[in-house]
Amino acid sequence: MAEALTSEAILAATEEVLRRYGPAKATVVDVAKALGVSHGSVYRHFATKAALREAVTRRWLDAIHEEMEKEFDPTLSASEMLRDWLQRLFDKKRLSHSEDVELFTTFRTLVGENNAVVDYHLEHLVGQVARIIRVGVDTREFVTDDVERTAQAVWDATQVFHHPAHAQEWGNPHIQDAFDAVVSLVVAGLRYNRIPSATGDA
Amino acid sequence: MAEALTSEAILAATEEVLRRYGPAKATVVDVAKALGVSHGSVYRHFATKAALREAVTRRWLDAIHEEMEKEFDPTLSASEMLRDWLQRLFDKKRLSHSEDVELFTTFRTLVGENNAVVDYHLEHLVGQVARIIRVGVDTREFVTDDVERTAQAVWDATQVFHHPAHAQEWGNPHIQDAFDAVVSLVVAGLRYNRIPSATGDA
DNA sequence: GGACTGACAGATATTGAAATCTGTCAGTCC
DNA sequence: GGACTGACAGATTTCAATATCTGTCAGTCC
Repeated sequence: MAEALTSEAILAATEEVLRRYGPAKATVVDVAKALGVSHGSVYRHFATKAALREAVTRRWLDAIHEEMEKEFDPTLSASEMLRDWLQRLFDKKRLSHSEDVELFTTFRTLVGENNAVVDYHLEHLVGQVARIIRVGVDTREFVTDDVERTAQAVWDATQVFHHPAHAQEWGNPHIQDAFDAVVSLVVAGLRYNRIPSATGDA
Repeated sequence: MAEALTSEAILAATEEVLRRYGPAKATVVDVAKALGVSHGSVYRHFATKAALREAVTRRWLDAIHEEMEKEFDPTLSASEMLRDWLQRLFDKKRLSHSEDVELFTTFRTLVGENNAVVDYHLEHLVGQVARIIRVGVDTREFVTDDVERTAQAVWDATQVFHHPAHAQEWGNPHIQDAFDAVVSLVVAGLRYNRIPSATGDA
């Protein structure tokens, strides 16, 4: 009966099971049950439970990347673009934390495990920040002698608003105000920011 | 025999027990045993185990406050003062994380519980940042229309370097470089930072 | 013959009975 | 008479037996 079991179907079912039971309770057997197959079949597509969990997370993160990219508005100034980008990322994280608690918890667990998927996610996002900063440098709006390093600094300075460890603070009613204050400070810094490079500069 | 049992002696013993067994294993009975008294006596000085744990943490945090204040160098410019202050705080946190793992874990637990002692700690430290910023504003080195709010923003932007949730990242060899980059960005921001106030401004 | 099953070994999680801990307080001791 | 003890009730933790889960693979079934 029915079509062959695909990796995609397994991922969708896993996401559903994760949402229902949470990362601590969700088992491979549950996923197989949801699909009406034996759990051995799942192992035909994913070598280990960890690999499966990782694939789900990657799918989820890829969706975020795509949205972040898609919603880019190139008519804005670099400052506005950066502020908008950070705001959108913050909104997305906040939303998925309140709406998708279980998946978010899975994600947090993976961050804690210092997983490769997370590294890739971070690199990708910091890369997007770098792109915006490069625009700002080109238009003389921002000053910096090391775009990559500055992008990382912007990322680090805004950790409270996207690192899952701070998720509980996102419910605070003053959080948007704190966000605005930090972003303003950072954007002001980009307007004249000569970070002495790690190896020293002339 | 010997002197009467003092709160101070109990706190010292508790700290020792916490260091030896860690917050998960340390019991009030252990503390009493270390002091050679019955655990009922400990309850004469501290109403609950939580109150005892809180008092130890407060003692520990007070020591940090005092040191931070003591090492203040008033001959520096505001930028240098801020950079120095943040660096000293970071060094202290990093050190106590690597040397005093058990106490640090207790502290992290309390932060997670969103305890009042922690609020007091944060307010105190953000207050010190505000003081430095005020110096900068007075000397025309910094520009801001809301010192308190900006101090909080500086604090939030440097969370990665003092929030215990990020402690595992402090072992990374590039962390000092990341710290320098963020602090430079923040200090640059303070030189010309007009945060639109929450209620809007002209 | 390739997708799938299901029984299996070892690893991990659950459970409930026993042990320990927290917090109280009547009573001891200087 | 005030600092301290120690036995106690209820809450929490530990531990070991039991159940479930992960990952493998020989075998079934279109």
